[in-house]
Amino acid sequence: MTRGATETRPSEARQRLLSTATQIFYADGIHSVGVDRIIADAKVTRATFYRHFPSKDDLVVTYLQEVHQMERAAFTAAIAAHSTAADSLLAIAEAIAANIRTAGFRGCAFLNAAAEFPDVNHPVHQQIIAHRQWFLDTLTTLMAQVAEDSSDAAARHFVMLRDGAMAAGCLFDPALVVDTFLRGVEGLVRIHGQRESASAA
Amino acid sequence: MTRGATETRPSEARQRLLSTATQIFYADGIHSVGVDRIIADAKVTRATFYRHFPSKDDLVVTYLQEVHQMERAAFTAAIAAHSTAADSLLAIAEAIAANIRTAGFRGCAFLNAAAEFPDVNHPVHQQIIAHRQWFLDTLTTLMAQVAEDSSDAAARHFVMLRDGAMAAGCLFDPALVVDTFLRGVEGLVRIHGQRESASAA
DNA sequence: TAGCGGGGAGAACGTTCGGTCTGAAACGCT
DNA sequence: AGCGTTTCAGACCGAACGTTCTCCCCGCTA
Repeated sequence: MTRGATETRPSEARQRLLSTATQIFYADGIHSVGVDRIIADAKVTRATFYRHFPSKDDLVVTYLQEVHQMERAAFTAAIAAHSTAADSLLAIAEAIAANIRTAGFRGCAFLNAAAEFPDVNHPVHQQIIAHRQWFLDTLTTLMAQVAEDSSDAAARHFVMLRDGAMAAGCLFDPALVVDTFLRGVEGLVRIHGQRESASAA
Repeated sequence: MTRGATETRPSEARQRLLSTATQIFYADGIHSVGVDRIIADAKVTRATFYRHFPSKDDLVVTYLQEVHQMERAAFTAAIAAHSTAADSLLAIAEAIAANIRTAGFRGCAFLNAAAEFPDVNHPVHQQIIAHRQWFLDTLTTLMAQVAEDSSDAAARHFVMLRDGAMAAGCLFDPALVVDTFLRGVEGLVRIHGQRESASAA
């Protein structure tokens, strides 16, 4: 126990707090869980919590940033593992599908948060908008390599399928949702790829 | 003021309470608005509220039933106004699009509620499931008249596009969301219609 | 060894939550 | 007139909310 010296700097308690909050907020929602439960599960006292986070809202923002980083990492890895943009898009779709199939899947953390924070000026809402913009931009860039002329519409179509799949994934049979989603994405990539090769010919 | 005689029977206060709750819950979420605000906006006292609704949860369930009835009425009208199933499907899509374009659009009341009530056994959650099942069944019936062999998959695809459009409608430019949605539905109906006529030939 | 300071512990703050209770006006009905 | 229901008005409850407070321990440097 006396080894801890340099690794204490990012604060072990803070990390415990954040990972606990991430689990609970995602599983049970945000407004319906209080600070009490989070600090109890993280085995931390109130004062410690408020030393690391100015308010509960700040914790929520940090929670969404955490999820954003994880998704970003997963998608970057999926893109890096494939040589063509079409393969990358299908890999991203497969990553989303795998997420939906996960036990304890509770939908998109950002869409769920948006339902609880309608105020557009609220920091949490802006975090959601920023995440979605990043996601759309990433897809648009990839789509541009598959179908240059219709990349915007194709990327929006992809996002729409994803949003629907993420929303329904915990309200319907996940297997059927994933099936519908993957078929939709495959059709999307195929059609736009065909259109591109046709216009290039 | 002495004209009121027979229309008081379904309780004017109760109706005022319900319509107020419908507006507020949809606009601002459920957990973040208290009973105090609803009774204040409805100009009703606490005792009156608890005379008509055993608890806040009951009001939430009734709120969702109210929205369900409105959607049901709108879709039934859209279906009745067209002779072919394909036209009915497009009319339903247009009704959804019109909803998204509405000022003050805040997404799907049921998807938003699902984000706040993750517990599957909760009456509110079951109300959501029931509504979605009705919606899917309605679409499946219509799709069966367009593409008999693939009606299930086509209906699920339609629902997925709708869910995505409803979720994104208040997070992106509604015009672009509606555009993407309608293109998707048109493609869906066209493709399944073609497949049907091809297999029939 | 003395002293400093950040992090942890836990009591306590005032407010708001959902929900109950009393008591008295205002109404429709027979 | 008399009855029953509905509504109003508001005090009240215990619990939970987000937040702040003081105290103390522990590892650091001088």
